[in-house]
Amino acid sequence: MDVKSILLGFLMRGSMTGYELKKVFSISFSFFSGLSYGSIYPALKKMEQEGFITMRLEIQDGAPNRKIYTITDAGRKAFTEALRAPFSFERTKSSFLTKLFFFAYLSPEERIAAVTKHLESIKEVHRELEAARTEIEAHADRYQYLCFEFGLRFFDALTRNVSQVLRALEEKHAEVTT
Amino acid sequence: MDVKSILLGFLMRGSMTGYELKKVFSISFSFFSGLSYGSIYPALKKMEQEGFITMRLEIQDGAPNRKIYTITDAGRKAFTEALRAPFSFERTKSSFLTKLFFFAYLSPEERIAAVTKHLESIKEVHRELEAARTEIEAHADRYQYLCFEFGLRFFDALTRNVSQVLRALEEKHAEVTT
DNA sequence: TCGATCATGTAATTGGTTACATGATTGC
DNA sequence: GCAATCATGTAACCAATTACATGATCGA
Repeated sequence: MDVKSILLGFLMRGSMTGYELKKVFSISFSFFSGLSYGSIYPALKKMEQEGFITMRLEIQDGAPNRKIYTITDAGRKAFTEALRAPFSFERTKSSFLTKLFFFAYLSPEERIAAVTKHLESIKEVHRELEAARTEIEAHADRYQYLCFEFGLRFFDALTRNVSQVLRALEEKHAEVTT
Repeated sequence: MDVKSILLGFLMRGSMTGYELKKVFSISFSFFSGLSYGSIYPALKKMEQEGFITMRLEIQDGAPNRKIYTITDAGRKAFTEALRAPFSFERTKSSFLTKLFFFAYLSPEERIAAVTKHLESIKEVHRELEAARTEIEAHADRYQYLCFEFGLRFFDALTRNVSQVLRALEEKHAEVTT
């Protein structure tokens, strides 16, 4: 699903500004995606032209004006169509795997350091996700909670997998240095 | 690592044409990446201008001419620098997770069908990877073999993870329909 | 007073993909 | 005769990031 469909998905629940959409997106998708204003605002503008959303300008006193976007029937239709569209499995471009592929060109120490660092950053994202638990439990619906659990298990598995690579590298290293 | 660094990585082993690079890339990276001529040829041309590779035109009789690219010292340096550069953990944009997030807008049957289909495509990629085993065992170095094993374990874990989502959906569905 | 939060947007650039264009040879 | 393999490339397009640009208010 593309940015537009995701934005429509959030607008299914209620009207929002671009700024607010960025926020809910960050909270909900932080651990597996990201979105910047540079793609949100142009997407909203275009969807308004296409008739998927309507805009109401709210003049605020002492604060910047806000553009509140509301989904239309055409927008709802476009969203559910996107949701029902078959999605092909996308191959994950992993810079970790790409580097591992060329590890022969690094020294044993560099190899171990690189994998250890990668492992740390995976654990860090795992911790971040775990830290969001209460927030998620309070606001997520059943399926969004399944996403959260999926994420936790995904990072658990990834940690185990990368650890195994690390162990293999350490074994080899020990073999050579002893 | 970007396309250029990957191409340089392959050229570290020996000189090749763009066509051959596409082939070795597809064999080695198929399960987690992809690369098209539309990015290979312009990248080679640019790297030649930058002095990372040199080109020798081979005139062939009865076959199209080939441009054989060879890595230079500057290219080797650029490659090892890219390999040593710290790489941040990239959040995997998963269209499966994105859809799951909005599953409330699908019917129970549609949810189960979508996840079942996704599970099938993961298993398919797993089979493809397993099918490449003999090819990989014959040509891969130690680290490339670790990539292969990482891939197998990754898809195993993914299969288990998505299966768990499916079971959760089926339980709920059974609860309602019985 | 300084940084965060609210709030919107554009321009330049990146890093690709897909489709198009060409054309000979080899094997079924 | 037709598909696949060899071999190179361009043009149009797409989706998104990053940096730039603006500016008020609020709390520590």
